Amino acid sequence: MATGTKEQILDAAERMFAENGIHAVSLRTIIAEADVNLAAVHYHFGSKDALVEAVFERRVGPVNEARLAWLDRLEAEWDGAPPVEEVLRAFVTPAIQLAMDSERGRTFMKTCGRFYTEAGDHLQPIFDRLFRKIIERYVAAFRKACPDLPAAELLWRFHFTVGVMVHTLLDSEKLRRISGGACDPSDVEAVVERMVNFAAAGMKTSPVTLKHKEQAAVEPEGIEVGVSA
Amino acid sequence: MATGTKEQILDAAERMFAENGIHAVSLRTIIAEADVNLAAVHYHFGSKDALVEAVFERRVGPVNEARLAWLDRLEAEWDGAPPVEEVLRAFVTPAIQLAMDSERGRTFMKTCGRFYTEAGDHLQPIFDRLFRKIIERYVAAFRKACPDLPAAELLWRFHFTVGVMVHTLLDSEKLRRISGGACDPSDVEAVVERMVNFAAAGMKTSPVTLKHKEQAAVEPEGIEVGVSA
DNA sequence: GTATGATTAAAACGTTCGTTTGAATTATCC
DNA sequence: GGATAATTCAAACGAACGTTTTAATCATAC
Repeated sequence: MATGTKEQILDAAERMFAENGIHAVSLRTIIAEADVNLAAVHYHFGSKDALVEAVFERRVGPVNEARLAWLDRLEAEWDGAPPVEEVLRAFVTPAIQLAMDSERGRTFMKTCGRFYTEAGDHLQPIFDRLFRKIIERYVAAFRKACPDLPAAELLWRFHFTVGVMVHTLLDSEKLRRISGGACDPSDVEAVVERMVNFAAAGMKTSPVTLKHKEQAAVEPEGIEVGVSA
Repeated sequence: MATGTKEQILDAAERMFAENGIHAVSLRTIIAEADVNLAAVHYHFGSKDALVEAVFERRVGPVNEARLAWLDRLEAEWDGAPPVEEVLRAFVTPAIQLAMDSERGRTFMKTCGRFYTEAGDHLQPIFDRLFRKIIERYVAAFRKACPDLPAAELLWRFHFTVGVMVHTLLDSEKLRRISGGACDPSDVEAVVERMVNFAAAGMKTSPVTLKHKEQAAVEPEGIEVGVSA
């Protein structure tokens, strides 16, 4: 740690964002924690917003690259169509590993949650850029793993799965408290297996028949995974 | 609407919090939106923090009361042990209904997410007070519905279910965008049924046996997620 | 050793924040 | 209608914010 001013600022910002939220943390708090000068922030990053982006990208980039690489390996091994459990594992593990393995990662995941809810419009394009490919690839993989699922249903279930993961990343310490220690969020492998087990069951269950519309109105080809602009 | 100054402030604050986050919204923004005087906030609530609490409690209280009443009804009807699907429906529907039914509710759910991630320590006791009974009652109900599940496993799955719900409440508009309109988050009944279907499958699946070796078919080749110094 | 560019330091900039004040206004009751 | 309380108003408070500026320091080349 403390290799350079820039990293010190990133580390301190990550820590403070996680603890108190983005808008609640001032640059002065960060530079005090990082033990650097105030102007160094603007010298190295340009603005507070740019610093926020940098904190975000530093961790999310590698996680998503790991996800894609893992999916590559899977598709090579399973002849292009790995089963749901494997796809889920590939999707979930890199994030959980980052979240749980190190103290650093754990605090970052809280920060990640801050971004998700606190981030104004200016972070949305960055979010899209970082996740667009992930969504495309994984939706496609899930589609191959669950070929009988209507397209909309599959997207909903992917959505649910993301919810399971995000909530686990953000708030599992609360579960430890509630369970009186019986549930241990720091056991990465166990958490991953539980999540994969849970989500895979949800993915594979037969869809409910909805008396509503929306059902047949969906064409598998009409799904555009892409995002704004 | 606009019955009194107090409600005007609550409404405006709820709206602005949802759009921009709690810390990012100033009292002056709120009072401009509410078309009241700045001092009215402190006159009616005492401080900004107190206003935040008031915004939160106004909506969460009724939702949780509805949850408890619903569970009462269920247990009366099913002789004390309603099936998982019913318990899930009782847990999920009140929140989803509030979230999706009215424009007001939709914006509040975003605010609710802000609380969840933005709220500092001072909101934690309120959170606990409002949700303690809910957690107790519903965990007990799930335990009766899934008697063969180990206690920790059940808590994990409840945790996952909350994740499914929270994420659906908070971020389903993104799903609409990604799906190109194929997924419609405003169809309350359909969303509820999909969620119940998904979560029930996860709840009912047989637990994995965790053997800490030889588990994954594909072992990650030491993915580096950029944390370790 | 000194010149040059990169980095850090200290101080101040103007703005906006949450909060307070005291008077003006409005509602309520006798 | 006048007294009394409740509410609203405009104005200002000090503090903290992000940012900028200017000078000092450091590293590294010649």
